[in-house]
Amino acid sequence: MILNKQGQTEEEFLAVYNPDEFEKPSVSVDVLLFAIATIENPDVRKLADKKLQVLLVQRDNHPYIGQWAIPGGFVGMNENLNDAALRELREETAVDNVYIEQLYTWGDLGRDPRTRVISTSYMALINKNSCRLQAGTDVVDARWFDVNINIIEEDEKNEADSTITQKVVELVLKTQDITCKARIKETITIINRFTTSKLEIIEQDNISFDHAKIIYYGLMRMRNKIEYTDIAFSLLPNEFTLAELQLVYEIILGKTFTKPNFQRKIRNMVLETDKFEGGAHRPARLFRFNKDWGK
Amino acid sequence: MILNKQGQTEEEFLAVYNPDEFEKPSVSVDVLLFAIATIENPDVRKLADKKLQVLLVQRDNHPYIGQWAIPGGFVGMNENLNDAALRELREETAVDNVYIEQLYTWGDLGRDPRTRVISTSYMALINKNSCRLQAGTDVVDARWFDVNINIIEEDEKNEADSTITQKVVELVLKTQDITCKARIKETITIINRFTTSKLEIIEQDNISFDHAKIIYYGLMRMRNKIEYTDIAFSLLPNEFTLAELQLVYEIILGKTFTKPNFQRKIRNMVLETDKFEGGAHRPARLFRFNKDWGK
DNA sequence: ACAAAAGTGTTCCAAGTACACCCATGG
DNA sequence: CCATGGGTGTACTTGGAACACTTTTGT
Repeated sequence: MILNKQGQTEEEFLAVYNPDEFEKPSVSVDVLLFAIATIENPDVRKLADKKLQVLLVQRDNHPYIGQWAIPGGFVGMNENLNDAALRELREETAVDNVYIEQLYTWGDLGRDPRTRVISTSYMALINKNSCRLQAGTDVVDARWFDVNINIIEEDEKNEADSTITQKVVELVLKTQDITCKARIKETITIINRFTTSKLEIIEQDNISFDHAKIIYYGLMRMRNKIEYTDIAFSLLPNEFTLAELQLVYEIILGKTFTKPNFQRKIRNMVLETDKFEGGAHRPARLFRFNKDWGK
Repeated sequence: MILNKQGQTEEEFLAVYNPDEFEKPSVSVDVLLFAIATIENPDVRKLADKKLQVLLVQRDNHPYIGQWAIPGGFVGMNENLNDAALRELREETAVDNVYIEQLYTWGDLGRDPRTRVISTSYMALINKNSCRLQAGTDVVDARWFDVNINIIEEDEKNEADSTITQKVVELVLKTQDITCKARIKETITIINRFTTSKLEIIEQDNISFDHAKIIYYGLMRMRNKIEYTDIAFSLLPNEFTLAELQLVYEIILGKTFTKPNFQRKIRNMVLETDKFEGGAHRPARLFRFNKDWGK
């Protein structure tokens, strides 16, 4: 039986431990929900287009009342943090299959005008066909917003042992009738051999809290991870054509590939099926994910 | 002036907002501090060896009294989360240069027997020569532990549309006279095209809370990031020989390279100096980090 | 027949891997 | 002079990038 400096056993210590001795911040989780929307082309002879979308909910109370926010809420005292994220996800959509990962924990002072809130953000990637929005279960209005990012300005200060890169990007989120906008400044500083990076919102419109930063951070994470993981497949149905897969890569990376190069890039990650999907032209072979691609 | 459903303006709402309506978890930060130790070889003709080390502190109160833990503490109500991590770092070491990044936020119930604690872990990489331990400023005893991981067991269940990989690893942390051990089970599940992974501690000795999991998670993050970032250089002084750099890569990745292949791998990341470091043999050229390697 | 999309082949270059080899130093 | 480590060259393979080309379909 080990005693502490106050001469208490562990049982005694725990019995008198007062968790409320110090003031505590509030803790919330936010779930960034991304999906790919398929936009059928009116001209049947042309291929359907795709867009990246994010799910936002409209705030029905102060602060930022009427503006749009990433779905989220406070963490219950008796639920795991990850479970809180899954709960938030299920409150928005009835999903059978999801990819979900923890993104980042945001803990700056003043990010919420109500009180000190530390918020852990998660990112979920879903296939829009295999899920439906929980229509009006809550009072909240949830909508899918098309995601666009434009680089506004890029600037680099290069000195002998430091490089400071600043980039201003504009994040534009749109539904048919609603637009949210934000300008975010990303600063990457290399001093000697140490790199640090920072995100700041320099202006925003119709989007709540620091959520523009979170969305941008999620987009960058996707962009990184699509290069060395299989997250792209979470955004597609079980079976897909190579053209669809290519579009997903192009949308997330914001660049285009040529067909042969792309197909060799992802060759090992897919398996042929003997099914075909007929368009107005030569039918495309359907492929499925090869879970053993890494071996 | 927008009113909410209760007819309040934003000012009115904020004035009556009660952050303590619901019980809140405690929030802490932990800072995993890694460094490379140089172990001079008694035989002057042989090269100095290197080891990866992690800094742990001895707990001086319940729970886990006397056992070892990652340095950390509760987040102040008036400090940013990142600042809290930097404060914890400075409480342990006087460092001029560090690489620090947020790792993960751990929020399972029961991870701390005192109360519900959600903990954000950071990972810092330092060069041991350019910092000194804050000797006895606090009552806490801090020590550098050699880090070793051994794979105990690896098992894969492969079915048509799922693969479950389970790996049991043993984490051994050692100083001259202290040893901490833990066995961790890592489960990676691929069902259809969705991957999830999970860490569990299956047994532990002399190491507190779920900290073994955090250390293992940090090691895996380093292993990933050393492949596509320049974090290795944070662990070395400004000028270093290629053999030193190679050892750092080998220690973190747990595998060896041949000299010519390694040198081509990192060719673009380093710049020659005209300095040499004389050993008992042909002097080795010193190199420095090339901050423009990515361009 | 032709537009639109599916799908293949060829060449070039960069990077990883596996070798074999020479150079410099001090004990 | 030789053990030990520093440093270089060559050949093979793999994966990405650029480009030109054939095939299949519905309208």
